[in-house]
Amino acid sequence: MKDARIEDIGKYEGLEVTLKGWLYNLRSKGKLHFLQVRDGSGIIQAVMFKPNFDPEFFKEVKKLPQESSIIVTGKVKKDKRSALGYELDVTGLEIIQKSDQYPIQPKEHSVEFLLPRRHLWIRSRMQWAILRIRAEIIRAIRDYLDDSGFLLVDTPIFTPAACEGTTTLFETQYDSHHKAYLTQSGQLYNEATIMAFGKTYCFGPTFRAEKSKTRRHLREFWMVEPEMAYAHLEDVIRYSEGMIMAIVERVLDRKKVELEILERDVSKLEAIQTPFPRMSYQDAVKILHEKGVDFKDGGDFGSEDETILSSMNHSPLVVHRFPSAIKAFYMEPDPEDDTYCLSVDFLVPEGYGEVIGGGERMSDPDLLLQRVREHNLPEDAFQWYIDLRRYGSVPHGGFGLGIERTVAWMCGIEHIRETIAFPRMLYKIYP
RNA sequence: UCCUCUGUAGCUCAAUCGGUAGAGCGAGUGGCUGUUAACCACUAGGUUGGGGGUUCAAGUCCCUCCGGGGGAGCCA
Repeated sequence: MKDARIEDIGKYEGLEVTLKGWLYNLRSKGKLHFLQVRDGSGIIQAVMFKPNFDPEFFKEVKKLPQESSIIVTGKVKKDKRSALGYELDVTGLEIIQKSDQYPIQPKEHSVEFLLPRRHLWIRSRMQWAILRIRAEIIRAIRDYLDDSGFLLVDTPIFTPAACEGTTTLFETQYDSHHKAYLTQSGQLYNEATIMAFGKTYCFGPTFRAEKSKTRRHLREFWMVEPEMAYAHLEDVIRYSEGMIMAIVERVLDRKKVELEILERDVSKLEAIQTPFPRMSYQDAVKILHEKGVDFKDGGDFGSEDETILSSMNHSPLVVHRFPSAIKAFYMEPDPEDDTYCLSVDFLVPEGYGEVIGGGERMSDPDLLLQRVREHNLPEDAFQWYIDLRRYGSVPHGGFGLGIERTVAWMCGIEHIRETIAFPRMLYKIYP
């Protein structure tokens, strides 16, 4: 008898296998029990026929609560009536534990009810599908970068000072002499590692202590941040585009079952193609004004502006050369007009907003020092960063992609809180 | 901090003009050989978020506090 996983149950057609899992749902019809069994890799229907079992035991199974842990043995049969294509003709069933009455039913629940039960909620079909797509997206990103010659170099979570000074940071007491702040970005460190390795990326959690309470914000979220030496804005855009395409293609190719569970309109994803449409910040402002949007030139786009711009195309929209005033201090000025900088945002369709932000970094030490002072940043803390421009400075750039927003977009779900196993949100930290 | 919606059974929701609190799911008991959120019958389940007010009468109207959702601000 073979231990099998539901994921590749097709390989065992006609054979008797053992599945170790949990009872997802149970329907009973007189002499038949239909058990929906999940094992983490999928859900299969297991059928018990009364004459094959001890009558007392058969009765006991009918009363098994949802999520009871069970080990099921049976013969794998092809069956057109099953969504999976196969079902299990049960020959043996071992009850490992009878669950207590399980709070989450296979039906609609409110977020208020589900969020405090996130540790159980992740067992549900849709959550299972989302988190599997997330894992595939992460694999696609790492494969893409590894295959393109980027080296993974991890950057610290504890940082001595604000990466960019302005945003709200989570403060911790690091030791008796120092406070430390949870990182908002590994980028500044990436700028050091590229000078050692050429092309690098960091991949990890980042923290923002803003009081944002929207469907696009989490307090703890994951970012992948590639950075390249000897690179210009055009290289940044090219790799960003390549990475998004790699993600889209991989998910469409390997996550069909999950997309179907989520009822994702895949035609929206299939329509994405390179090159992505591009426009400068100034052109974007013109378009907003033509559409009658009350937008102040020089300001940052609000979520509604982003939605208007990004829904003009199937593919993500590349907006470049934002005003220096609304971007980070380290952005390289546009040689054509230094009120703008060589920055870029990727706005994805369907209202998911900015998924990538990046640009070319400043390479001149004097100008960088000037910017640090203009922004009232602690000069001492940035000494090492300025050093990078003193010892063999080169044009360089990179970008950051937010994992959760990307997952939400791929899955077509409303809120990014479902794209991570245990979301950290304002006023919510349980479980 | 502001705007807006919302709070009724374990869960998801209903309750007309202010007139005795209702259904489905879940739970319990029984039935059924192909169910797909199975179905059928019966049973239990309520301080309508808390406090105050108006009224003969409040789930419903008013005030207030608390909780929750969405958004704005904020957010490379």
